[in-house]
Amino acid sequence: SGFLLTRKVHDTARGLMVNLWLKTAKGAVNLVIENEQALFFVEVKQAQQAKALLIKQGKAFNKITELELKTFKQQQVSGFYFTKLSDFYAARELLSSANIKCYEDDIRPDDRYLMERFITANLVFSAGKQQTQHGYKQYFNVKCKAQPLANIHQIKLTQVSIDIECSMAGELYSIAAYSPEHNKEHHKAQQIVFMIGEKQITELDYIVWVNDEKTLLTQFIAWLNHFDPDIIIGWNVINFDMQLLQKRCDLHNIRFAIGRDGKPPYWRKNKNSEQIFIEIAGRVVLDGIDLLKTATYSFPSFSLDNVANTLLGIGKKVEDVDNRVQEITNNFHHNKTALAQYNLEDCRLVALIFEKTDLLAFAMLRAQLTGLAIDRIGGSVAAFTNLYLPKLHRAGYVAPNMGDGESGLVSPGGYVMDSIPGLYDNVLVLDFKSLYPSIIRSFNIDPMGLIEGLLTVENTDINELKETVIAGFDGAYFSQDKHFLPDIIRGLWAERDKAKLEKNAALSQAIKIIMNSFYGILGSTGCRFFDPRLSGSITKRSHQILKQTKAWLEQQGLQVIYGDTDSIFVNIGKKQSKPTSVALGEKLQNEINDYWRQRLKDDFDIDSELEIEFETHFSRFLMPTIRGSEIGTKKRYAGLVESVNKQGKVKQQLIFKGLESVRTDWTELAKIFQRELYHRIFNDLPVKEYILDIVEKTKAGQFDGQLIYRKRLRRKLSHYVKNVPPQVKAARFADELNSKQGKPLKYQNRGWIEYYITLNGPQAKECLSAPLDYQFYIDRQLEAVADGILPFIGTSFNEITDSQMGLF
DNA sequence: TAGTTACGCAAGTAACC
DNA sequence: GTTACTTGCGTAA
Repeated sequence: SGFLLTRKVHDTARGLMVNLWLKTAKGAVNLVIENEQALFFVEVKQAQQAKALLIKQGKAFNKITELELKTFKQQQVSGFYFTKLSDFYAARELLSSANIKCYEDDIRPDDRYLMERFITANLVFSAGKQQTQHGYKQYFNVKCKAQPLANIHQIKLTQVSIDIECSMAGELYSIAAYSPEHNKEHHKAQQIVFMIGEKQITELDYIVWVNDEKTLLTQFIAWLNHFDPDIIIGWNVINFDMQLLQKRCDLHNIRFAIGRDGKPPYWRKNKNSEQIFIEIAGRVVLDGIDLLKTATYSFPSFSLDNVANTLLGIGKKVEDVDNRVQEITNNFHHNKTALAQYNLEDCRLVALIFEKTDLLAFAMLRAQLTGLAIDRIGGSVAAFTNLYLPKLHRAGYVAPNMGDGESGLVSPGGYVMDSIPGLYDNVLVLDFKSLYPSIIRSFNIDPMGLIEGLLTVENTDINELKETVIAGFDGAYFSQDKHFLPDIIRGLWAERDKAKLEKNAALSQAIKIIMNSFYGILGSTGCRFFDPRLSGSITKRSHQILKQTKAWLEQQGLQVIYGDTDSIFVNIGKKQSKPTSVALGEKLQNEINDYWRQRLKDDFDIDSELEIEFETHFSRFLMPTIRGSEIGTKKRYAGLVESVNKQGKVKQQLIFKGLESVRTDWTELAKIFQRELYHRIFNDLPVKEYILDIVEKTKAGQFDGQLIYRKRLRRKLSHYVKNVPPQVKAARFADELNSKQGKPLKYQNRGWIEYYITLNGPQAKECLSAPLDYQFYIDRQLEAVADGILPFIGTSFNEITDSQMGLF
């Protein structure tokens, strides 16, 4: 048994071959599976025509067989089988050009092989014969089956972090590699730096001196193969490090042979994007940036410095990028040991980030739960397909194609209540836990369930409907007993509860992401199961639940001041203490859950799996108005949470949602100002002196370092034509200057810009020439923040600053 | 090598007086 | 100079 590292399918002289690399307890092995066939389905009524066409055009196929399978439109299908991938592709193209629909013709045979056996990542195999190739066991006539999650003894994957240093033109200086627990008994990390240059006397025992770039590459390749990692990690490692290594190998006519089969990587490029993929036999490259994003980490900047800083608290100097390249080149010529240390440190930081966030465990668990390749980015639709398709086949259906679903309808998103603005004392927040997945479970929302439900409605007496179907929205009915998605989610939910109990944060997080994505894909036209009646039956039901819960609370005499998608904010008034507030929150939680249990039993004859939870008690809470209006905002609020720690001391925590202090495009000054101002007002402290002080100091230039705007340039600089926002003005101005000075242009192809507002308009941070426009900052940053809250204590920014003016 | 919709705000631009 | 509308960005859920 083992963990699946890589998969591949290709044509051989003998036919289709599926090739799997596995990590077993005894090391890596290669599995060869032959005699598999590529397959798609055609409706029986078109099968003869399709067959004739293939024969006429001389397209090869193995066999065509009528099957006990039907489409969602109840049409029986024939299977078209091919022994070669190239035949499969040729037939697919010919038939689709003749308007003959081929079902499931986008499923690759290797993926199909695995999913039909319910194999995700862990499998058990038996083999007819074996041989040793390149030092590895290779097995033939292999048969695989899934290894149940419960039986898995987690296999340890060996991992190495790599990083390269090079000149502006891409000539390599050095390559570093770091592996955290290579030698666990001695607690010694494996570390090595290959450096071009004369041997130097140094205490650093990990530097290998080489004569030139060619030797650098061959030595690194030899080292990597000898170290033999399962996983290669890095920062932007595929797009940058691996790709440059490949290019330099090509230049020197060296085979970049780092695969376990002794072959170079296979590179693939996405047609529509810049995304590049690497396939190495038996090894997986994982990029830290991509993986953090998949695990829903979010940082204002994903630079290694910033992420290491935030996650590890490692205070690395964040320098200017221009200077950094210069410094590297400078060090290469004059201080190679410094360069080596720098090079290795970046490897180490990446390894530490992976360790701290449990990223490898996260990636492995995601693969185990979804059947996605471990290095796959995104892939929500594919994950759903992997889990759903084999079940669908066993129920007698083939899957629809993309675009088959009911279109024209649009389904709404979450329901956001109009808010009641104000500065409140005790506010309770109640939250439906995983609301959309719980609706899927309770109401049996399911693609096949919709088909079966509609069939039932056609053939059933109206009085018996309630026992057989559950009504959805837009004419949808869902079968009471024929469905898969509710059980898939129930299974994941149980795994998540278990993970939480075991305090396995990586697993719990992985499961949550997958569960939530299942609603998303049902409403995505990029999914073969897309149908707005599915997504609409989820969201429209959620509207009803939220509105009815609000009405219920109001019947109890409580005031609901806001709610968004799955949350409800209740104002319980000044008189409550902390303990009575909490008691009331818990009471409401239980009563609402009881209420829905009864309602769903009465109205639908189903068991409610909805679960509201008392989540937060705000002792102070601000619901602001829309700027310059009396209407309450949505998605913007702040509150104060008080908790008592072990020593019996009250700890205060300020929560901001959507407001300036959580936005990356507001200045540091505005954020600090907002936090302090809200802190004071929530604690009934005076604010006038504080505000005047900040204004004066801003004018006096004491906060110049906190007046920087940071904003993303989401498009190419030349694509801003309809209007020219400040960040674009600053970028164009800066690049004109760069061009005049013969420096490389920085802002042409998306990215970030930091800029100030000066008396001469916006200017990028690095080419600031005009004086700062302090009045602008006071009006647009300080006043805007202050007037979000001051009206609620009966004053305003102007009133406070004008009173000061009057003194002179 | 396709998860979703809802929302607020600053600043720019066009149309108008 | 004012106002209505659009664009671009970042965010909540």
